[in-house]
Order: sequence, then C-alpha cells, then structure tokens
Amino acid sequence: MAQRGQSDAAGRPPRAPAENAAEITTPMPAIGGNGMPAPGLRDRARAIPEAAVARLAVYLRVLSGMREQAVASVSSEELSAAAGVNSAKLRKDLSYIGSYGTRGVGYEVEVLIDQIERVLGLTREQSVAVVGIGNLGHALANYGGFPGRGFPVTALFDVDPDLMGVPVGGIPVDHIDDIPAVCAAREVTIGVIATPPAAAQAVCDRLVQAGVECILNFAPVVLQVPETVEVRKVDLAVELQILSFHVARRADHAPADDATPAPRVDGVAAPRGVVVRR
Amino acid sequence: MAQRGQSDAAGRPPRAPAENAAEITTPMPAIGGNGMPAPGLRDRARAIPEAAVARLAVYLRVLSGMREQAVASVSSEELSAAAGVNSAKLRKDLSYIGSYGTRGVGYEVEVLIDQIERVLGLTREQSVAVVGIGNLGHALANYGGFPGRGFPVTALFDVDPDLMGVPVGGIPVDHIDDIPAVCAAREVTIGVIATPPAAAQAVCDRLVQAGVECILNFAPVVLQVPETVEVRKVDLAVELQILSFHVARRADHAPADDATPAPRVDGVAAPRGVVVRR
DNA sequence: GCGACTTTGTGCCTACGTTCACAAGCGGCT
DNA sequence: AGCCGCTTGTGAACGTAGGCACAAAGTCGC
Ligand SMILES: NC(=O)c1ccc[n+]([C@@H]2O[C@H](COP(=O)([O-])OP(=O)(O)OC[C@H]3O[C@@H](n4cnc5c(N)ncnc54)[C@H](O)[C@@H]3O)[C@@H](O)[C@H]2O)c1
Ligand SMILES: NC(=O)c1ccc[n+]([C@@H]2O[C@H](COP(=O)([O-])OP(=O)(O)OC[C@H]3O[C@@H](n4cnc5c(N)ncnc54)[C@H](O)[C@@H]3O)[C@@H](O)[C@H]2O)c1
Repeated sequence: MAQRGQSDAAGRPPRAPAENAAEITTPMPAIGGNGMPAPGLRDRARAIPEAAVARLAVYLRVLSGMREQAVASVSSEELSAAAGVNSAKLRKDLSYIGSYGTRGVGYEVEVLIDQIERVLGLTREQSVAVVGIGNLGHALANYGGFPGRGFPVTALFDVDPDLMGVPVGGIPVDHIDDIPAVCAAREVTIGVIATPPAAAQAVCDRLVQAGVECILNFAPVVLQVPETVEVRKVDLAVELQILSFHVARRADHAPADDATPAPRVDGVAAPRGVVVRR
Repeated sequence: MAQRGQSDAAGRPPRAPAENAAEITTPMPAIGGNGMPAPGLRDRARAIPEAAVARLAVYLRVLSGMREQAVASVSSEELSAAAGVNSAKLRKDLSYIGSYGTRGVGYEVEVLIDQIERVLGLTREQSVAVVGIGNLGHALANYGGFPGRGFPVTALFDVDPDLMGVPVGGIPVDHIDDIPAVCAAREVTIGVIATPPAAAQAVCDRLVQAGVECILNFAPVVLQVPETVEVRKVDLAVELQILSFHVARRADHAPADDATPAPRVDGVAAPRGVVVRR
C-alpha cells in the first residue's frame, strides 16, 4: 500500500497535542476574601471563558496606560472603545472577576488593575526562560516589555558553544543541559521556545522535565506535552496566511465594485466603529 | 469629577478597532447578495469559519512536511493527530474547501496542499513589508521561513537615519516617507508593524494610505483602521499573561491534592493518542 | 431629601464552533 | 462479481461565546 503519513518518524510516545484553543476554563474566582456581593448565585464553578482571559490581558494593558495618564475612572463604554471590543462584552468579562464597578459612574482604574492582575496571577512574578538565542531569541531577551509587565527573563539557553556565557540583555546564556538546575534555581515558570523547529520537541521535553508547566512556542511545530502542561503557540506564518486568505476572499468577492484601492486618507473612514460617541 | 479615560489623547478620528477575534467569517457567497435578508433559509453559505482558516494553515504546514518525506496519502486520523486536533474537526475543516478525499483511503497529500493553498490565496505570492527594524524587525527580516512559505519580505522601513540603505536580510531599509512609493512598486500586500507602540498607529495609517489592506501588528496597542483593512495582532505579553493565568489557576485549584508537580519524565503521560474519549 | 439620570451587571436569545455518530462510497479480497 | 471493512463527509446535538436590552443600583442636581 502507499505509505501513509506518520506524524513523527521516531516512535514518540503519544502525548496530548497542544493547541492554543485549550481549555482555559476556570473554576470560581472565589478567593472569597472580599464582601462577596453574592447576587444569589451559588459559588459553583465560576469559570472564566477562554476568550475572556485573553481580553482581560488587553484591558489590563489599556488600563495601565490610563493610570499613567492619571486617569482615575472609566466607564465600560470608554474602556471598551479603547480596547476595541463591545461594551457589553467588556462588562461581562469584568463580571467574571467580580463586581468592582459603581453604577452610574464606572470603574476605578486602580481597582480594576488590581483585580485583573490578581485573576491573571500577576501578583506573583513569573520567571521566564528563553531557549534558542538566535534571531528571535535575541529580540526576546532584549525586549524590555516583559520585565515591565511582571515577566522577568531570568534564564537563556542554547547549544551553540560560541554563545555560552555571553550575556544577552544582561543575562548570560547557559547550555540546555543546565536547564534543570538553572530553571529550578531561578524558579522559572514559563519557558519560551525559539529554536529551529527540529529541536523544539526535544527542548520542550527538557523544559517539562525541569518542571516548567507553561510553554510559549515560536517554532512551527505541534508540541506534544503531558496534559499538565499548558502550551501556547505563536505561529507567524499562520498569521500571514490568515491575512492572505482575506486578501484572496476580498479579491474574488468584490471584483467589480470598489476598485478604488485608495482608502480614506488618514482614516476618517468607518465612522461607526465601536461607539466612541462623545 | 475625576477625569475619565480617554483612549487617545489626540482627537483621533474614530475608526473601527481591530482585534484578532475579528470576523474572519467569510461573508456568504452572495455575489448578488442584495436580494434580501433571506428570511429563514440560510443560503448555502460558502463561508469558512473563523477558526477553520487558522487550522487550515496548520494542516498545510504538516502536509508540507509529509510531502517532503514522500508521503503520498494520509487519513484524517493521521493528519489530525499530527496537527493536534480532533479528526472530526479536521474532516469538517477540509469539507469547507471541497471534497478531495477518497472514502476508505484518505487524502492525497499533494491534492490537499494544492487546495488549501488555493483557498488561502497562496497561489499568488504576498509581498511583505516590515516597518520598524529594531530587535524584532531584524529577526523578522532575517527569517527564512516567510519567503519559503510564499511571503517574500520585499521592503523594510524605519526612521532611524543610521539604518537608511543598510541591508537587512538582503533588503535595504527605506525611510517611512517612502512607504507609498516603495509599497506600490513592490506590490506589498501585507504590512508588519514592529515599531514602538507610540509609533504604531501613525505607521499603520501610512501603510493604509499606501493601500496595504492587511496588517500584522506586534506593537501592544489597539490599532484603529478602516473596516476594509484586516489587522491581526501578536501580543506576546498577552500570551504570557494567559499562561500566567493558568499557573495561578492550577496553584489555587489543586493545592492539596495532586501536589505532585513532577510531570512524567519524557512524556509518557496522556497515553491516549489523539482523540481518545471525549 | 428626592427624583432624574447614568451606568453597571446579567438574563435571555442568537450565532458560532465542536463533537458525535453514522450512512454513503470506495478499494480490495475472495 | 459481490461482499466487507475502512474512511470520508455531514446532519444533528451539544456547548460556548457574543450581544441586546433592561432592571438594579448608585450618583448628582436641585
Ligand atoms: N526569526 C523570526 O522572525 C521568526 C519568525 C517566525 C518563527 N520563527 C521561529 O522561531 C524559531 C527561531 O527562529 P530564529 O530565526 O531565531 O532562528 P535562528 O536560527 O536564528 O536561531 C535558532 C537558535 O537556536 C539554537 N539552537 C539550535 N538547536 C538548539 C537546541 N537543540 N537547543 C537549544 N538551542 C538550539 C541555535 O544555536 C540558534 O541560536 C524557529 O523555529 C523559527 O521557525 C522565527
Ligand atoms: N523585541 C521583542 O521581542 C518584542 C516582543 C513583544 C513585542 N514587541 C513589540 O514590537 C515592537 C518592536 O520591538 P523592538 O524590540 O524591535 O523595538 P526596538 O526599539 O528594538 O525597535 C524599534 C524600531 O522602530 C523604529 N522606529 C521608531 N519609530 C518609528 C517610526 N515612527 N516609524 C518607523 N520606525 C520607527 C526604531 O528606529 C527602531 O529601529 C514594540 O512595539 C514592542 O513592544 C517586541
């Protein structure tokens, strides 16, 4: 018979493949400390939906920007516009983490930031290790945006002998054989894989062995991990292909009409965006 | 009263904000669509669902790998395992683009590749421009994975005088003032923004003015664009925060029980292959 | 102190996406 | 030639997410 596809030539033990779509479902937020307005719902499984978590992170970023500008409070309308979402959706997202708004007024920026940080687990710093200090790894190691948001990059790994000990972004590169020791010592909780695709699975295995339970993968491969490990992937080629899909759709969807490729100069188009009245 | 949040200090004209969650949903085939809201009967919507498009890109990558290994055909079971999805989902995804399988046999790798490429619009090369040749921009410009997948990077832009004319990844950097001319000449269809956040919106506006209708944004800001423009964003901080959320959940969810953080060495966990129960 | 106004929080409904399960279709074997 | 087993393609069930619309709840003005 014709030979069939085989996902992996080596007889790798089957483990749960990981896609970003994994269940983020969360049980109750119930740290039960505060007053617990208790609208009458039982405290049973108050799960935060998948998509809501991602948006909370965006709200947090927007709110941080507002705080820097000394903004004290926002309405759901304003915040949603700034975050690019529907205001009802925003309110619902916020309701998942509790009731921290004041009717007729809005939300206090400071309070919202604290609460979102609490839910996202940002009260504790998450130490990050980057593996594969090539083009991308260098950029990541040098990026100041991570430490600034509670994700200090504390360890770098590679196999290239020339890189050993060389500091990148202030941190010396270690050999991947040291992953267990270094990750343990620096309490790494998140591993970032920026190696060539062929090495990604092996690196992933090492990180998992070292106790890292969260992995951000830039290599275009589907990693196999135990189900206790959370993997998110960033695949730029896929992003580009999705954009390409839209180009194609648009091309054969409206071929005749709208031949004017010139979009409104400097925006001004799409006035009915998300609300933004006022 | 306390001042309220204001998404943008400048009186930027409101445009449609863009999130990745945006509608990828392909509008119905409705070429002559203006018939009426088609009450009740759903037209044979040839729409490919949001999520399916992203997965098709993944399937394509896996299939390419198989082709390289001279694999001639695959079953949905095999392909889905390699792509990390449920086999039923895979079949449904493939069904959106047509019926190219053979019952009792599977799919021909070659045929599937051609068809997915067709649907994703990869038959035509999509020229990419990168703006902001800093840490990240360099990595992107040097990355060989894009040209290899039909996305040649043909233009680079920055404002730094020291970078002008300097070739990165074989392409000389141009000034952003040249965006219109260069993008037109090189038929750029996709713009990648890798500038500091503060410059992102202005750069985006320029790209849009130049006729670029697809944008991949790495800056942590919500871009406002006309609705004719498709924006996808890659926000690494958000990815890390989502992972952090999982750490937090796990921590206060199973504190007593299952405290064994030791993951199975080298995998071996999750014995059930893909699919399995549920 | 009270009413009018503003904005939250959420019930409900719709749309979308995922999964199941199985009939239909095809190749190979006898 | 006909049957058998395998795999596709998809209808239907189920679950999740999105969005409207409104009652509840608080503030502000008078
Ligand atoms: N550069 C980009 O812009 C970009 C874009 C999208 C995806 N990616 C993906 O990110 C990954 C890294 O890309 P890059 O451009 O930085 O590649 P690169 O070749 O520049 O760097 C790879 C690094 O990994 C190291 N390495 C190789 N094998 C290793 C191993 N077994 N363990 C640890 N380190 C190892 C190499 O020494 C090198 O330093 C690749 O999988 C690539 O497909 C990169
Ligand atoms: N480096 C990373 O790993 C990383 C990770 C996540 C997000 N990001 C985001 O990606 C973006 C770029 O990050 P980076 O680390 O490469 O920054 P960087 O500072 O290294 O590079 C920014 C580049 O943009 C150029 N630039 C500044 N203003 C510009 C303008 N108006 N038009 C064109 N170019 C302009 C600068 O000259 C510089 O070359 C930032 O928004 C950052 O938040 C980067």
